[in-house]
Amino acid sequence: MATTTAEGLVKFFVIDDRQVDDVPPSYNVAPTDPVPAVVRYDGQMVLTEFRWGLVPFWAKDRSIGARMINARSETVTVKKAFAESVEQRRCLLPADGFYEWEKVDDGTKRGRRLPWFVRRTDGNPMVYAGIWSSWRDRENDTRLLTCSVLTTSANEVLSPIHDRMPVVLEREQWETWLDPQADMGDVRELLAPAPDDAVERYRVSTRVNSVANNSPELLEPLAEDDQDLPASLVTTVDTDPAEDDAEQTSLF
DNA sequence: CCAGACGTTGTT
DNA sequence: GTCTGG
DNA sequence: CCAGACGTTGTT
DNA sequence: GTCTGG
Repeated sequence: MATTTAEGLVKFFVIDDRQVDDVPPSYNVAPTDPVPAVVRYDGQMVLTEFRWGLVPFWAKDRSIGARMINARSETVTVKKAFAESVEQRRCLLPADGFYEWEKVDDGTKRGRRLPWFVRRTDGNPMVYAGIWSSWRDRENDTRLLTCSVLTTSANEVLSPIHDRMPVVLEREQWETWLDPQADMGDVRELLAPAPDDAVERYRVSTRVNSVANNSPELLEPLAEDDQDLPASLVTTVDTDPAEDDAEQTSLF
């Protein structure tokens, strides 16, 4: 998953003492990396930063977090590791989009892993439904704030390559998701696959397969000749210069 | 998520 | 195959 | 009662 | 901390 927050989104946030450009962009976010997050604090939306991979408060050490990167929305309220967070500590996790790997059978054990980039069709950043937790590090008596992305079944855009996708919240849903007083029935209704026309995908280079690579070039569409897949599956990418400018200014 | 590593005591 | 590190 | 898990994705 | 399995 790639992350970086866009100006268009930040306008709607009240920023705490953290400056927007204190959160460095990442084009290849790995588990345990810091990610920007929005929580409700004093009734307002506040931009902060969490470590990706939820560490429950009862964990003996932080190592469990590297694998608690997602929480299934279908079961999140009944899983001990997540139940308290989804009821009391919901957050928004903004990003330009995410990578998803398509497994292609090439006769080897692992198979070929072909990465796609998925983003919104309307040019806005994606805002995932997230949950967070605060874990006390006994070694130095500090707090480690961590988060997970809720997942749901894939929509028609994703299902050819993967059966799951993150829960993408629309602007009118943010407030309910963040409201700790919200009715849990209303909250759970938000946990649905994104509408098919809200997202698009295009192939990117397998350079993204290594987290050592992390630069804006990772977001560049693979040339159609290199896509190695039927054209019918490939989103046509608008290379209009104005679009490029828009993407540039959206990053911080 | 992917890439890369994966192993030590005592030799039954 | 599974775990760890990034 | 205590011990052990507490998670997802994908299972090439 | 709390739940499940034994």
